[in-house]
Amino acid sequence: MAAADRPPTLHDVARRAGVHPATVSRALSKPDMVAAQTRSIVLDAVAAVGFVPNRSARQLVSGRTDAIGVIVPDITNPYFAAIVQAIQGDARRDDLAVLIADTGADPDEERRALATLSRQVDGIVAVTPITDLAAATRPVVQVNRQRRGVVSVVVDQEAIVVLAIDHLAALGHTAIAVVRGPAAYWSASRRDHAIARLTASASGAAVRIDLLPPSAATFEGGRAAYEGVARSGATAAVAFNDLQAAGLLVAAHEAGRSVPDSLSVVGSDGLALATMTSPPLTTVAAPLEDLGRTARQRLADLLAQGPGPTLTTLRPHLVVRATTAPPTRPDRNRHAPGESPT
Amino acid sequence: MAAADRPPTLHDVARRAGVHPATVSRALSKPDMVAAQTRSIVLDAVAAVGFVPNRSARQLVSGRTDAIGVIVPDITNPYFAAIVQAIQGDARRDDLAVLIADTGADPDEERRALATLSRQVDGIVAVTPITDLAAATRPVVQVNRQRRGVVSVVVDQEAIVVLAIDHLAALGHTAIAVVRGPAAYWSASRRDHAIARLTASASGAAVRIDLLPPSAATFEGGRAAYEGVARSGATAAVAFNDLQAAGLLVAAHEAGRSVPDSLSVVGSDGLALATMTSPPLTTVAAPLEDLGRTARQRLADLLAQGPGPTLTTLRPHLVVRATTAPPTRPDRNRHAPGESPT
DNA sequence: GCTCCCCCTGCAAACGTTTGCAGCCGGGGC
DNA sequence: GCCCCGGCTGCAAACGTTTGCAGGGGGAGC
Repeated sequence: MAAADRPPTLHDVARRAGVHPATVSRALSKPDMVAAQTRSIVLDAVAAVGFVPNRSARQLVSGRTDAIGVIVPDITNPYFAAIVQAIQGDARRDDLAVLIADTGADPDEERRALATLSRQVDGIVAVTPITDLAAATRPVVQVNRQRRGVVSVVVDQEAIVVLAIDHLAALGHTAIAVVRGPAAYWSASRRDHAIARLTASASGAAVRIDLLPPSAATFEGGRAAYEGVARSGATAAVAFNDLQAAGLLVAAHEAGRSVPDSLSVVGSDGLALATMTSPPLTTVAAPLEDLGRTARQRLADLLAQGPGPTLTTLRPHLVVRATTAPPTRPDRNRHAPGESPT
Repeated sequence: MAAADRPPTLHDVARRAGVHPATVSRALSKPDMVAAQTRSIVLDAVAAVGFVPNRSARQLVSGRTDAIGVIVPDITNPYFAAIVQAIQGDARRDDLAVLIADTGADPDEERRALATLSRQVDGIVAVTPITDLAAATRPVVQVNRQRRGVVSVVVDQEAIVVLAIDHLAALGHTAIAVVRGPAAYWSASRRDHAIARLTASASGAAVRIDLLPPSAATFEGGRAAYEGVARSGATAAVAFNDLQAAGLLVAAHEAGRSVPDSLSVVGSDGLALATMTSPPLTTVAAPLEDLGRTARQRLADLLAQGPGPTLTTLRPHLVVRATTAPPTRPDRNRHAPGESPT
């Protein structure tokens, strides 16, 4: 048969199957509305002509787009990239298109992205710590930020600090410096609270925690934060994330302070980067893939059934590598270069 | 006026402006087909009711989607993420949606993505070293792979090796190990050729180049490659990319070989990672943002005017940091170099 | 002053689905 | 044996644009 020049339509299939186009449509999208026999005839015809529904036409009448949008502040940051990857993988499996918007963490841009995407997708997952959701006209699930009325998927920030502090305490550290994240971050404020609670508790009383001023959640931020760590006299530091931790590591190295012998460092996020530092970074890994998949799932639920449980909290886990060790006495002879570690 | 519950359509605007819907359509998409006065009336009405064209309807009749697709093997790799970011930024400016597909470097998945995206976008940029473009039914521009018949944007692989080797040679190195990338990569084979050419040339004759077997373009790949570097007796190594270089760095450290004193290392890509290694990595930076923007531009040209110039080659540049220095001679009497390299 | 043309605008037909409605047919209850 | 009901399928009206075609009006050329 001479195949038409244009892609086959519902009508082509219908003609071949000897049914009405509407029946073809139903056989595909509401299978149990059509008799089994008819359905199989239709399906054969669909396969025979290689029919694939036209998305625009479907969208136009149904209003659905079969697409979701993802908003991130910086796709170049592996933390966000990993989440996007997970969302994308699952979405592809369901034949959902994924539109992406990188906002550079600019609030205006975020608003614009929210508005633009709203008109092109069924729903949006916003993976960004600071968002004004007002511009959205579609369901949104937010990752790593909790707010009343919006369904969100977050990682347990309290668990992060507990995991880090407990690990350090178990090693024998009694003076721990915590470098804080940018004040605007939801996660940063949660951690501050967690620390406050911890300090007040019995187990927390055993260690002295020095809360350092907020530093950028970047390599440079960590580098700059080292001075505060040094000044605090702590034998261990917990960074806001792995990037910061990496910065801390090189700053310590440059200052001639060896890790983990003279200073223990624990990061947070569990990026690939953490395996590449030297020494490899002990870190509290966030369940990045799970975060993405869950967010995607919550969005699907939200679209299908309307608002459901509004908060999902995922647990991080500790990955012990080589930047943490029992403290050594803070004696003054830190000038001794000594042999190479290991 | 009571705004309708649904978003305003062309008809709403037309009614308000006292013209025919077709005129509104033209005023928006082909402005010079309508009289200036009419146009301004229409535009006022558009603004007044807050009209935004319905993309599905537009798509359905025009066939255009105002979207482009981007295919990457691994969005988690900052190299690809940076390119995506650049594409996305420019596209957003032109009100183009960006669909993303992460294939995990799986050829089947690539084919599938190509086919799926083809039905949802106007054109595709494929940022992946190994692609079978047959499944695409839309214009494609390919990044970092050159092939007859497809318009591609690449970075000058020969320049990369020349930049690296020349830098090392200028420092005084005469034995250089270069660790190769995976054989399937276009860029890897281009570099092999470039090295062959270089070796044959006059300037290349001054240095001995040890071509190491292909290693994965990863941190682990680099780490594993160190043994070969050591065995080669070279005083400098050039890695296939920054990830490899980072691996090389820690392997060298673990082997007790200091960088750059005893071994110089140069990477390639210019990722943020390169600033975080210790010491900070000297690397040949690829113009990542430019790569993305150019690819996007070529795609736009391709869509607007059909096949144009088929190959665009972008130049990398050397970023000297702290992993390269003049060679020392461990077996001989060490002469202190009186001058510092520039 | 008339004609011819060119701008501009209106008209209506697509584009390919989905979906409410109605009709047909067969079976089961009485 | 009749009626009613329910399961399937056909019918046609949307959905909101774009665009070829035609027509009207005004200006310029003669």
